[in-house]
Amino acid sequence: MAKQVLVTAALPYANGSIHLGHVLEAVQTDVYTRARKLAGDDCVFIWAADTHGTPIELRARREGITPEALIERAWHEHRRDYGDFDIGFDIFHTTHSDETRRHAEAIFAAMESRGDILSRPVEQLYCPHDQMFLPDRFVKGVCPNPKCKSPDQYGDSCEVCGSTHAPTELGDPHCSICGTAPELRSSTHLFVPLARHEAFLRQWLAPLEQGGHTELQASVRNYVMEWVDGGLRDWDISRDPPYFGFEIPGHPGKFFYVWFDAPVGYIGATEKFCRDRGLDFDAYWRDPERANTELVHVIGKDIVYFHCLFWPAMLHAGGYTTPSRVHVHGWLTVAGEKMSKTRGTFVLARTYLDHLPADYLRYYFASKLGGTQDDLDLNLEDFVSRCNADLVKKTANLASRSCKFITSRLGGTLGALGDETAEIVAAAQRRLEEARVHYLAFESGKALRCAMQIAEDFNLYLTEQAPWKLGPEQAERARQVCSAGVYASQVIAGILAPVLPRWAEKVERMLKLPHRLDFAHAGTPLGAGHVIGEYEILAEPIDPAKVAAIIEASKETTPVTIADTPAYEVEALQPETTIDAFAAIDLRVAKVLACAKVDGADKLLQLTLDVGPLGQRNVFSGIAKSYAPEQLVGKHVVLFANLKARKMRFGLSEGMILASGSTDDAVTVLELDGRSRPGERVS
RNA sequence: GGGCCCAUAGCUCAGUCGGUCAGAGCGGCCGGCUCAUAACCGGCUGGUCCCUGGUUCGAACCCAGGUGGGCCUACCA
Repeated sequence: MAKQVLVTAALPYANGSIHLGHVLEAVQTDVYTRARKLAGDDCVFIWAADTHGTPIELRARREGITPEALIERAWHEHRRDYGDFDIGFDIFHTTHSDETRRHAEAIFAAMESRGDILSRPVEQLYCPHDQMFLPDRFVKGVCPNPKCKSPDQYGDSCEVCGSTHAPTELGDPHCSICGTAPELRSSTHLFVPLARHEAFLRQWLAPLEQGGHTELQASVRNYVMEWVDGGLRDWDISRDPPYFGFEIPGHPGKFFYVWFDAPVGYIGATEKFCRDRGLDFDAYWRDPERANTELVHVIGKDIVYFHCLFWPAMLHAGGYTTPSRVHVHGWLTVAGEKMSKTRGTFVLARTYLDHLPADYLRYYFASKLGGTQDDLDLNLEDFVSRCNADLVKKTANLASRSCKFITSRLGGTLGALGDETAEIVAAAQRRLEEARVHYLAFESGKALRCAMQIAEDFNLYLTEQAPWKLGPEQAERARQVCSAGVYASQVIAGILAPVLPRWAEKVERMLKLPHRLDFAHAGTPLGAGHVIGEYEILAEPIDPAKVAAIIEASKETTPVTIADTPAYEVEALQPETTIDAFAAIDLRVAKVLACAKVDGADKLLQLTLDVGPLGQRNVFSGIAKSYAPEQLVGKHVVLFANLKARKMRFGLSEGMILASGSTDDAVTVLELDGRSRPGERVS
């Protein structure tokens, strides 16, 4: 008996909107699931929102709403956006559910009863004002690297010099929420000694050919084995309040770390799904030998660690079904780079949908997805040309020319396929089968190439046979030729179906197919005498202006980073004035040639500035509390150049550089980028 | 600092076991066609297979070292 298949995608975090990177994973999972369904498998796509943890807690606090209200809002938004991308999940549940709580507790209880839970104190920074322990990312301070000393760096690593450190090493640490200096406090935490599961994990991770039971990409297996071979460390699974999550039974005041209960959301969502549909939950998740069930997780490369070590160990300990396959994909880049809000390449799912139909992006992603965890680039020109070439010029047009010829000139009735088509028909059927195999290996790019090859064969056939040149006496021959084009469009739609379900539905409708376009039926020709319906537009060319509009809209919408009400005060605005007042002030680009501390002065830096054709200037600036001298060397700054020179105790200051900041230790110097030229006027 | 992964034509990517492996699609140029959504067909164009060295009769492929990029990590993995 065929196994029932349960597929999941990573659970989107309920703290913010989904972007095209989320869509990439959703599309990959959806295409795989649809392909399996169309291949006749009993397959479900189980999904949920990931709702716990400090970021949710803090965001809710900042917005002045409850975490429950926040995740409720995100749940609706996510379900709608994914739905509009035609993601065919069978359920979209939430980890903040009774089902998930019960299963998380059951796994914890099973681990605890086996002695798999240790407890010991942990020293951590605590904010007395916010009354909470601070995760690394919520502590900011001066980079402890003596060569760097950059201010305002996170507790785990420095974005300026790239070094990493513990939050306790930061100079002048402060809570990133309220600014208070944190103190070191001790708290008891619960740990899972992962090393006790090493034997199981080694077996679980073994390649199929070595008696393993799990399909993993070789690169992923290598990566995970590094951790196993390097010695598995204890995993801290508890957090202190305030923490939005589940309190740990028997450990009052301790909450499950979000990564403990998040994947349990897969189980909780399945239970809800089974109850709603009257299905047997145990058949899915209480099948440790995987006699009935195939469990497939699709994830991004950043969370391999959780899904290939902690998760199988948890499931094993709790007596649940363990994953049959973990498929890992890379990141989405846009225009060759990480998504960037300032470049407008941080595109929200909704922003895309405001301008273009989901199908194009689904096709583009699917056409570039393979079995590797390489990053995938959304190249905007390539996106337009690929969709237009493949979907419109090649494929939709083949259907259009074939169908319209038959409906407009030949009464809509198909003929038998000619003997001379035997070869390309057989090739089409072979490619349909190849595509099915590719889809089931997560190779949708190769699967779609099969469809394009069919289109190429039959477009050529039509051109060679030139039915439009045949006279009325050869109408039956023309009917035969065009029927081949109709047949090709049917098979192609069968291959496209997992990626473009709406396309497949249109073809089913307009060809009046007796069966669904699944892999079993898509290759069967309609017989002579079958009457087809009117052609429906399958795809229209993408207007590149729409793509530009998406980028433009992404530039506009994202900088609206939910403006927090500022907690500081600024000077009142000066009285209104005219441009003339500004013209009197001559601002110039200046490059910092040298910069040094001034002996005998706490606040002063002495800068030597290159003002291009205007020569060099010596300027004293009261920014020493905010800048190390070497931070400024080479930078292009703005110089108030016609300011009367001023004698100071340490020498003559020939101008003033522009900076913001009301206190000496919080000054930001205006910097221009390298395109500016020293000496040029700033206006 | 350590680990895993990636680098092939202007663009996006295939290249299995070392031996027709210098490929496809798109783009560009030239020509043909007109049923079809200015779509379709043919021909041509195009590469230091990231670099250096090694193994081999033979390397895009195996090994070593670089360079550039992605991800993870450095006592809450």
